[in-house]
Amino acid sequence: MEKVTIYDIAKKTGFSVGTVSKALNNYKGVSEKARNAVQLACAEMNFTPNSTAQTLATKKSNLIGYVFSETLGGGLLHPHFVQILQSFKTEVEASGYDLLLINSKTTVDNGFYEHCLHRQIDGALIAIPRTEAGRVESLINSSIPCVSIEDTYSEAPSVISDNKGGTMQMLAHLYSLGHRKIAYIAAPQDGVPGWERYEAYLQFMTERGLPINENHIVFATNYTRKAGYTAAEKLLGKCWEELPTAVFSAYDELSYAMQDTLERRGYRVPDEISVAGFDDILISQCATPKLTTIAQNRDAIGKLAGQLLLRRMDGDTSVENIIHRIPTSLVVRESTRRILDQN
Amino acid sequence: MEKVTIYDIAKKTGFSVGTVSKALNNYKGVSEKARNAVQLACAEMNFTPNSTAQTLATKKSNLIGYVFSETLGGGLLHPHFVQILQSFKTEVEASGYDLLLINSKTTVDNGFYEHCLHRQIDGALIAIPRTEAGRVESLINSSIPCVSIEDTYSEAPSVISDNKGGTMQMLAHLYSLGHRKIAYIAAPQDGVPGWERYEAYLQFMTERGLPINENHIVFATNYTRKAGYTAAEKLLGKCWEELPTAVFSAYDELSYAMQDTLERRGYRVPDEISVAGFDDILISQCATPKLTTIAQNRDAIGKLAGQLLLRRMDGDTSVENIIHRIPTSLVVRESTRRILDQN
DNA sequence: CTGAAAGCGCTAACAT
DNA sequence: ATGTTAGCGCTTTCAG
Repeated sequence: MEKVTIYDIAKKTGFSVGTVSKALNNYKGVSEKARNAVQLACAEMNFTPNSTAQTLATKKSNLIGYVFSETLGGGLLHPHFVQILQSFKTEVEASGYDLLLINSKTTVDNGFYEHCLHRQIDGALIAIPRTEAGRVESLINSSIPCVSIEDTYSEAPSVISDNKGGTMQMLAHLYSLGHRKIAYIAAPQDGVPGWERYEAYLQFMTERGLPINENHIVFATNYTRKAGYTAAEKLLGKCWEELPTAVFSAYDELSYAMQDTLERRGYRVPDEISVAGFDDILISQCATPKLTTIAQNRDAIGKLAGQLLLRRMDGDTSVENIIHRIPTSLVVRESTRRILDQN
Repeated sequence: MEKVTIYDIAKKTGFSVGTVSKALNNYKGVSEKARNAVQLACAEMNFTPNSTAQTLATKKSNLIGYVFSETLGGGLLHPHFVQILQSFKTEVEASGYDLLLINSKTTVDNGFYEHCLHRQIDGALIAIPRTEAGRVESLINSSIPCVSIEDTYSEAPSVISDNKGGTMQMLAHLYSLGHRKIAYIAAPQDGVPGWERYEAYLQFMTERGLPINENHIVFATNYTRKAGYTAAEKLLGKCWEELPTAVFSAYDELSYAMQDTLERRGYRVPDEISVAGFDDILISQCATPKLTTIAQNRDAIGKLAGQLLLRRMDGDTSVENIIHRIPTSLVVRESTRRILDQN
């Protein structure tokens, strides 16, 4: 009973494979009698259709590829993407799709597009940073439906947090607490999140007529805590003459490092200096004091990405290659507070 | 240039599809001339073999299923499994396998085995807790090679941390610091990790001649922080007459909640009471004070699981259905300290 | 060394 | 309503 095919159940029921196939796929021209006989036989023989054969015959695999990069510590290990993926998965598997992990790190000679073609996937969720845009170019320009979440591409719809809005939310929060000297630890300027957040900072400061102090801006080399410590040291080395009253970072890990560095140097957070982050990753709730940050709605991102991809795969041509912005939300915890004395 | 098959390159080169196939698969009986012609044509026409057709013909999909459950907040969202999966993936993709996510939460009528059969996977990595053992029974008993990581099954090799050893490591550490009244917050007794850690605690206490105090033992209902707070309250409610000098939990989240609860009640950790955890998840480094815990070697687990599965899929019959224990390591941070005054 | 042809399991015309 | 048959793209005997 290892491999039972529709031929087996055709033989058992006395009907032809064609009829069996039709019955199995709920086609119209099949008698009640045949349908029942087929169902019974399938149950008895424990028949499971072979998706490989189905795919070969129909050119539909019911497979969605999750195309991602493992550089930047991204990929599966980054909770941000995993959470989006989870939500995406829930959305698409309700329509019968399975998820295939595709990151041809090893298959050097073959790119993402070839890999996708090879596996006959019906669509792809792409999480590739701009720095590796070249790797997904052929895929995005192919006829395989795609949706992007990590970065934005003009050839596919993308779903991404409202980085600008989120940055503005936090800055408005700090401003309302009386902060005017707001330092900024920027994320690396190698992709949309880093760019947009930094630009929003500059815009906010300009709009409110606050001076943009070069000594209050520093760039982290990546999104790790280690880079955060380096950036924190650098910032403190630059701004000791005129300390900011608040430090806002483009990513929670950077804020965490900043917070820790400040405490070690004897500054009290938030009494002497406020610290704010972006992302609301798990550690922000565990930090001491708990970090005020901007939360991304990852479930919404995954869900919308799933819906868009499903529509594309269904041939819905009304899905445009535009950027969908998912609103963020301000999470006020303990690392920010009203400024006490202004000098 | 959308779909190029070996027929196309056969036509272009003038050779037959058989020869083309042989050349592509590096078979013996193919002339240098034919081989070169085929390679050239493939490159020019951007040929990518169709894995679906290959699978149908060879019955080998080069697909490995990651079979997991989404209950218990497990699945992709649990960093523990994701890290193991990452390591596993690195191991198997070096051999040309792709990973397919399989968790038939939605496909209620079809179980894991049917799902795997449907997709023709070559092997499966199973992360299913004992509480759902029935769902993987048919899969594990089938001819599909399997390796288990979340729980142990007698029908497949499993790779799992040395829970007993780890528990003993921590208890020995606490003992060496002078602790004798060691309370224990057990994980739910619904699976191997929970069982083994709890049993090891009992064994250690017995071996060292320490009394097993019912008021110093409490069971968490699950692995979440919330359950941890409940357990912490329960423990403090039971043991106020005779406080333990140390509290050891079967999981870091539980320890985190314990630590937080103690601080809120005015106890200083570790000065008045030591707290220890198990797992070394991310938050343990962020807790205040940083948590002393037992680290699991997830990379080693994933790697070994991958190696075992590869061997099984290669038909290596020397791979036994045994439990492979991966050593843990004691990570001493700031939440445990030598006991000061013994009464 | 190369070509022809059968077959993998299923679907989808096309007949009947 | 049911049966027949030709593919889907590739591998693999088996001849030549």
